[in-house]
Amino acid sequence: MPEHQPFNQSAPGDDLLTLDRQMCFALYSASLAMTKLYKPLLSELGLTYPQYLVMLVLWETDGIRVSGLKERLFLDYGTLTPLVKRLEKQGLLVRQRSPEDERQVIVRLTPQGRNLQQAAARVPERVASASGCSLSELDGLKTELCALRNRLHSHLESHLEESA
Amino acid sequence: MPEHQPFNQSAPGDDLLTLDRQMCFALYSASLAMTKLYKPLLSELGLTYPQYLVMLVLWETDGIRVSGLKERLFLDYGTLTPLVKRLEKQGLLVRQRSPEDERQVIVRLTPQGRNLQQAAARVPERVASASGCSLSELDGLKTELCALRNRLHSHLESHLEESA
DNA sequence: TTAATTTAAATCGTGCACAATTTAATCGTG
DNA sequence: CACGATTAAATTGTGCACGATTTAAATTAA
Repeated sequence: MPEHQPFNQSAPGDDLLTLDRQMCFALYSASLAMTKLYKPLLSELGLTYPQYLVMLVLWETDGIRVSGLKERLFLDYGTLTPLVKRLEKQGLLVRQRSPEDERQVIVRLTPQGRNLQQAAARVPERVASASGCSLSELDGLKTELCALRNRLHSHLESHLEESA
Repeated sequence: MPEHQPFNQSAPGDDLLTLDRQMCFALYSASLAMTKLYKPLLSELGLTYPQYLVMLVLWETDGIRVSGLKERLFLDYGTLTPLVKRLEKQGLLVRQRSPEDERQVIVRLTPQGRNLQQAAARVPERVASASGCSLSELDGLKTELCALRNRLHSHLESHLEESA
């Protein structure tokens, strides 16, 4: 009897505890589906989706530090270090310690890494058409998602003093 | 044409190729941030986020097959098989082959698995308050994201005839 | 100027995601 | 019945994500 549970004392919360009521699941499943959409396009470039994000940052800001990628992409060193090493092995970038501060690692595009931008230029339009959304639809959703992410991020940052 | 880039032949696509213009990155980073928000709440229950999703399905539909989880969660066997085995090892469910069709695996909650629903009942409200969004905001976003995911999904399904 | 602290990055271990392959049960046709 | 085809699930291998720990360089304070 999944329907009508009148005056069931344990029910008021249960209602909210279904898969299709979860915003988080919509977000999660949409994100995975989007990554799948990118996969064949990016594999033509020899990139995975997170690698593509790193390349996007580098095409905008070459010579950035790993901590810069961390800030920009909201990923941590445990994710970025091996990822960047794989891109280095592919010859798209080089990693070099900063001479001023040997703790820092500077990431620089190689000529191949820079050239790849031309090949990547058509990815956004191909994705937009495949996603069946108008650009303005995508843009509106993007704005809302960034706002959500930023709120979550500041909440997460303000709540990491549990270790004190 | 927000920037006016006059007659630069290689430029028309470049503009779109920046991180902050990518809806996909907003989606991806928001999804990761949301998972981080859930993490401490779910670890009180001994669950990871994908495990929580499986439990949500089971609380709605106990005795479902692994293929049912696959359909419902848009995940494949390579993800689900080990995940469900971990939940079994925790004693939250049991896996048993269907007597009618030995290929199928039926997943059933144990009493512990069913009891966990009470403890999980407060998760949605705690997440909503931590995310700093009104319920209607979240619900609107949820609807848009589901629509996007469904469009992506049908697109992906209609394009897997590449192997033919 | 050492000693304590902080910081940037790397390392390690666990758990997803998913493509590709494999295994085993069922079905369909002759 | 047989036997090729289909199907459900498992397995394998690669690449994220991320918490926790470690390493080593730089900063600060004593």
